[in-house]
Amino acid sequence: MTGHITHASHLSGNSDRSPAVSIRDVARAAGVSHQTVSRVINDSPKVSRATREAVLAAIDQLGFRPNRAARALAGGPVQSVTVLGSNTSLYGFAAPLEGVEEASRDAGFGMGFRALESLNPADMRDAVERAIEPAGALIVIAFDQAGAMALECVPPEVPTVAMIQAPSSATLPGRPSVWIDEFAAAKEATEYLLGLGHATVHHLAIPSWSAATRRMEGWRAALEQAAVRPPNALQGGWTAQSGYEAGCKLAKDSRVTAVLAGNDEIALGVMRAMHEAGRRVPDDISVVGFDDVPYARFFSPALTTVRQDFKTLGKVAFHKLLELSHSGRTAPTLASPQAQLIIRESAGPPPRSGPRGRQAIATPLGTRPDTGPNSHDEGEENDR
Amino acid sequence: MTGHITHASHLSGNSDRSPAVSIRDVARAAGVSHQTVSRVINDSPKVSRATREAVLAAIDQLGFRPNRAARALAGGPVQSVTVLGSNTSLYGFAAPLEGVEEASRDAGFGMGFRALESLNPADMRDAVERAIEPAGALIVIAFDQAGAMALECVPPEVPTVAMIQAPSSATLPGRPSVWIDEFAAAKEATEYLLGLGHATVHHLAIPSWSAATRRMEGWRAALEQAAVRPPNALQGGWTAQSGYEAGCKLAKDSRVTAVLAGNDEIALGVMRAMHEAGRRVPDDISVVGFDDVPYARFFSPALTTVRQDFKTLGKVAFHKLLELSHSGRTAPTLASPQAQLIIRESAGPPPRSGPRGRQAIATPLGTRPDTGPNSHDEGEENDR
DNA sequence: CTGAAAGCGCTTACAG
DNA sequence: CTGAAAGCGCTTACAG
Repeated sequence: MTGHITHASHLSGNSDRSPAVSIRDVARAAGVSHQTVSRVINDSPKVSRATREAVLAAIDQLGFRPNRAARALAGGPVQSVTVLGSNTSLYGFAAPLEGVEEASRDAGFGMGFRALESLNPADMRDAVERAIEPAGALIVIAFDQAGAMALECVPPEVPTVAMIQAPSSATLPGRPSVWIDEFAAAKEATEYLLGLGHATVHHLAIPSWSAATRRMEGWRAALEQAAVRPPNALQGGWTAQSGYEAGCKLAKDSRVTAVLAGNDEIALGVMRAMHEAGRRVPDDISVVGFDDVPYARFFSPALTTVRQDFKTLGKVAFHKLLELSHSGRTAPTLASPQAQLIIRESAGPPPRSGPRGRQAIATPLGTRPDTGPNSHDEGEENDR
Repeated sequence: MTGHITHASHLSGNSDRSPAVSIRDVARAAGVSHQTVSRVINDSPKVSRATREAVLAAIDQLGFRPNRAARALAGGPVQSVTVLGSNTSLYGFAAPLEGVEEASRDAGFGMGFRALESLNPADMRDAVERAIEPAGALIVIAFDQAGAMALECVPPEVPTVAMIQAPSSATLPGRPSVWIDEFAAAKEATEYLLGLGHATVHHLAIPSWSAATRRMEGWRAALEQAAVRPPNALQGGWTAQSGYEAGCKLAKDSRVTAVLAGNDEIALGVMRAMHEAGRRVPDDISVVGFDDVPYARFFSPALTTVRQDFKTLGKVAFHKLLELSHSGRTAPTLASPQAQLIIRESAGPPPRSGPRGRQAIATPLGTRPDTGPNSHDEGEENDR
């Protein structure tokens, strides 16, 4: 009646039709009991090769697909994850999500998503519970405070992997976690700027509730190694707006000639602020971003930035989760692909520190020159 | 019993503990049968006010939350959607997703996401089936070909709402669908450009497998109304890269002085191409985008563009789905919030058609001047 | 308006 | 290695 949508039928290119084929149909077709079918689809070792193959054949022929709800209800293995995160439109949040989606799809898992909107503890707990219920497993994007808070609300017995900002020093997280350690890349980017002749490099940090981010440490390390006293890092938000606001302040200080932005959107905001203030990038001021969003190379000037492979991070997180649910436990933490400095156009020598034109500069170790849109990317440019 | 050292762990500010409270627990607490509890949580009218309230109280006190898997198995109403789409990083795809997420959360629905990666028919059918299985209902982002193909694979009995490109002419879709009709805004944007003095306006279209998009029709209508013969619209992809490639061609033709890009990323690519070709925006060439991505106002020049409220579109899609599952059927189609021209800096008079400085121009009806980052947005700038 | 029954499709012990 | 049993938490008819 009415209302609800008990769907039935539809189905597959192959043979059958309607009401969906169940484990019992397969059993009948294969001449075994439905328990045996269950064993086969759960990779139980206690099935003879012969029966297994017969069952597999029947499954294939009938187009059987196990019912996730039933499996979950009966206490079967986790078959889906929900990703919990406070943002979807920021590249640094969307790209990992893509990675999780892809990996989960490959593994036959369902993937849900739930946004974190409130920092209120009660709401947070509620959001977490609602996220756990349908999936049984969680991946939380804990780059920001909301994510970190959510993580704390997750009961210990729920299989959970966190994506976090690289932990500074020895503060390893209690939960299985994955991250990209941008210490080296931040250091390299800063060294690159210093190598260009800048007296110092200012840092516009992304939000962090811990003392410092690894990228901040890398930045600081490079400065200290060069015997320059690190200026105060500016704390802001994640967005271009935030970078713009900070940039407006920075623009007034003629001593700042180089800024390492916490991400590409912030870098864009800074460049805009500089533009408005009449300071040219890179002639008057150099700007380096973080992330390498797909459109960063199309800025004018094309953005020099630290590429981070967030998609892979997402995949790693998922595989970590898989491991966690199979072997019960997993190494507590794990570092992911390295970040990588991509040199384009937004950084150059400081004003009147040398000739105006492009000057040859030693490319720092491990960097990869890439001068804008012409040089096609190696990767899959998801451009349909 | 013996040591109850079950220490705190998660869970609700309220009372209970562990193994999850079931419908039967609630029934016991309320002194009714579990069926009655079921009726209450399903808003059955056949429950007396008194019992309903007793049950509700018990639910509240125990912190009961119905088990989605069990409900689904037992043939209860749909409680989750999965969104099917080919992309996550494009704003035009990510923003609607956000809208769906929010609306589904408010409605107590779960939300899954599944990406479309292959255009191969068999893969497509498979992807659709996998998406249907766990949720029972679908929202497909059918702005592109992949989405459109997926839509065709969905069995008719599955509650489904499509987000589509505004259908041109009378080709209304067979499925319940939602869209943003950018005809008027595209026409307005084109008129704006024409009003600035451009002899014609070139259009760089987003991909479309139907004859023409509504925005293309709007563009064409404006030209025809001004008695100028529409140039061929250039067909490309969705990305900045694609805009860049087209822009490189356009840059060589000195007759093109104004281009209406299919989206903001394309516009960015075009601007980059012009920059490389030594053509200044907006002095030598005007560029107008589509979408108003959050960072468009931070470009230099800030991008004049047509804002589309994709998030609302997502919400509308979800509510449409809700309606579909409640009242069985729904109006076959529905148009969403209007698109709106946002005037910033990337368009101006054509070269030597007038004075070089800013000239006063009559603001077209319904437009909203917005000169870059300084003017804060009215909306919620999800900037934590 | 409210119980007792039966079953959704699966899985985990338990006997062979 | 393979069945028969019991049950996961809910819902939909079916009797009161």
